[in-house]
Amino acid sequence: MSDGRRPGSDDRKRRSPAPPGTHAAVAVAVDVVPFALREGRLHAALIGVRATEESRLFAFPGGRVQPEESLDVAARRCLERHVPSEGRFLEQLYAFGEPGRDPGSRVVSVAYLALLPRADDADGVHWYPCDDLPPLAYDHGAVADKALERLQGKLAYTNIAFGLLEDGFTLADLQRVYEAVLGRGLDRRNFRKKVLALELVQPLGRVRHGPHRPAELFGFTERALVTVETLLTKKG
Amino acid sequence: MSDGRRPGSDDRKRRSPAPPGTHAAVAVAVDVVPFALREGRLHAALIGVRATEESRLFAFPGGRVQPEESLDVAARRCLERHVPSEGRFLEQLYAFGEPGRDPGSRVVSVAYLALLPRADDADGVHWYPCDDLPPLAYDHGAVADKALERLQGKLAYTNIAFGLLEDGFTLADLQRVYEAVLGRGLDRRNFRKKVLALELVQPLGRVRHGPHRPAELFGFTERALVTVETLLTKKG
DNA sequence: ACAAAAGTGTTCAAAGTACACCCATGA
DNA sequence: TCATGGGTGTACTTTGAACACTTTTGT
Repeated sequence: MSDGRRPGSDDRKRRSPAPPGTHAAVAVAVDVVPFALREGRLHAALIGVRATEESRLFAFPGGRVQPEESLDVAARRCLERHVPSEGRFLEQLYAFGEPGRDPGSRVVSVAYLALLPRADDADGVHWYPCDDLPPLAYDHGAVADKALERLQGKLAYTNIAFGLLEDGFTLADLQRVYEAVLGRGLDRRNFRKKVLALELVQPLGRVRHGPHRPAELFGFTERALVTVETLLTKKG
Repeated sequence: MSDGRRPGSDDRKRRSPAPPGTHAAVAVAVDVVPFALREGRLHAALIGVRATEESRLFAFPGGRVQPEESLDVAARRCLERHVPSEGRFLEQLYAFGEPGRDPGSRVVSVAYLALLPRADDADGVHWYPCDDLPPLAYDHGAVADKALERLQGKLAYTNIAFGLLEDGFTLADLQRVYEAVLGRGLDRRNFRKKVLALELVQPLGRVRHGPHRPAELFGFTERALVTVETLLTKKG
């Protein structure tokens, strides 16, 4: 995640207009950063938004918060409208509210982090590797940075990885998830030792076959966010 | 921090009304949780709000976000309107947006954590010990919980304590801050060792006198938030 | 038989934890 | 001289980090 700037000129109205009969001084929206793994790399889902000029911009799925829905519900709605795969994890990230972040109208946006077990294709959804995102609209560069930072942080002391992986993975699969998100390699033996000692995962009693020794398959012990002692320091 | 519930009935309009001519579906406010130490205990600043019934409720300082101000600026404005002592630290906590959290109108409130070096008295401000808060309006019980949790967490791996202490403190003073916030005792020798090894503080070359051996005075090396290795695990 | 990934233990270094005594001063 | 809090060091335990070889299978 690099591009943290908001692009200069982008003057069309943002997503759904304000409800008729209102001229809200400050509107509330949610934006969801959906992460998933594809080909062993961490990707984020983006929606194309057409800038007035030639430039093509992308933004995370989002929209106005409806009068009767909570922020969490709004985030889930916006996620599911665009991204089919069921979200395993959804957590509030940060509220972005600089005047001018959304040119032309004042919008405070509450950003969410979503984790999906797969990066399924769908109409209008574009999956990009997190380390090579296209130009982003609004302040979504900063949103992306915050999301990755949060995910990396929680990887070290929670079981958050369950959001990115279906049960029936090998320990090597799990390690690859960690390595993809953190962007660095981990020692296989130490990683296995810690993950097993913390009882983060449990063996399913099945194996996966391939042109090599079969690998034992595991599932997460708990599929809600759990804080553990310390899973990672510098190597894991 | 205990009371996490929002009280049942509280039907007057909240703080400043919506700007004239608007019926905003969702309004945006900020709420600031100001923490400071008083007599060695962590206190929070609250404003009395008069419930329609007999019950007296309290709420954290807050207010609507103005069209041209950022969330951070709105938070600082609301803090300074009520609490005189200059805030050393102000950080966004979480956005609370359940429908019904503010009876009668839909308000999404972005909560902030503020740290002050002193708990100065001022008109309308009431300082309460964090472990003995009065009944709180809205969902401010949950806000208080989140604020304390954040402060306790960051104490363990940042220099956030600078927000609660003026330069010219003894290491014993600093340790008392940690103990007050965490609610548990720390080993003096190990605490000194870590704080000094991390160069969190630096000696000022002055001492404080009392009916005992003089104590060396210290100041924070850095007065912006800095992340350090690991300051606390179980004892510090 | 070979390639490819799975699985496993030990050693060393660093950090955390527990703990007790002397010091300097003001009253 | 005594009461009060300030200041210091060491031994032990736990945790982290580095590291290489054997196993099992499919082709």
